[in-house]
Amino acid sequence: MGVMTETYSPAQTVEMSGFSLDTLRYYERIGLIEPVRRAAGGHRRYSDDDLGWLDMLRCLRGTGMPIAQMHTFAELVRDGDDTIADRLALLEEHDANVEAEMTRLIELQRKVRDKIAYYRGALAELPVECVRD
Amino acid sequence: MGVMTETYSPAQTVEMSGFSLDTLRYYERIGLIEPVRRAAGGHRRYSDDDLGWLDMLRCLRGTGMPIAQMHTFAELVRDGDDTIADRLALLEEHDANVEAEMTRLIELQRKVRDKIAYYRGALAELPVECVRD
DNA sequence: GTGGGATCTGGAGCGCGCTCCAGGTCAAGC
DNA sequence: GCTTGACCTGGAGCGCGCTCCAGATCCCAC
Repeated sequence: MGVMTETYSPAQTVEMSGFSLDTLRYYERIGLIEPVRRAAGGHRRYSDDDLGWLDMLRCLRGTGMPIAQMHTFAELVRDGDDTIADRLALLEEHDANVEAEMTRLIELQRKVRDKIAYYRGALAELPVECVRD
Repeated sequence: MGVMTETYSPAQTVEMSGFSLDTLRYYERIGLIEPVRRAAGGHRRYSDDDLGWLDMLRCLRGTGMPIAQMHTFAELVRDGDDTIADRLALLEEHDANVEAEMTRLIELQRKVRDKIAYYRGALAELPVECVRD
């Protein structure tokens, strides 16, 4: 009795991965995902491995990695274990980019909040003529 | 002797605002910036006020506000002082969005770093066969 | 007054990342 | 068997935010 590997329909995969059906097919088309196993009739059956990889893509995409770079990463994964150092380097660089982006965001958010504070002040100062009754 | 208000050429404004020349003109075209004062020959002369507004746009745009919403904000500004509460509300909502975005980023960055840690481990475990000399 | 760089205008084009569509096939319930 | 809905493929379309281009004008230095 071999271990039965779970498989998932496209609809289930949409549900579980958070990607749209079109995006799943798109990613497969452009080679971000290896060709997905098919059931007899040609319908896709995603594996747990596929789901894991999709989760990886979600992390990378969700942190702003461009598709071209995800593609590079996918190729490294495909090329086997002796690309691990390269993958690590790529992820570390990405992590640095994310960090920089967050720093930038924090900086600008601070300025937005200054503006908010300014408007709060302005609002407190001039309601003299606003309420009439 | 009236106070001479400074004005800036397009090139200077590019330099100071961080927006490209094309973007400056684009923003003006779509109404994100009020029509900029012109010198005799038709060349733009940006004012300190313009610069201030551009800085505002840079904050909003840089924190991911869509142009449509910046447009809404610009209209509120144009409509005068009794829109201050609305502007405040808009900025506060935006601030909340930025906050949510940062939370999302932090969460995903954590996962990316987990992957990095995983690869570091993998790298430490299998270099047995890698170095041969 | 002439050359060369900055600027002007209106409009077309582009890069990214999907998203949608048409026209057909597959699969499960009645 | 038939219906209905999920799924298939290849390719076109789109929304956003710029970016580029052509052809003309302006302005400053020499």
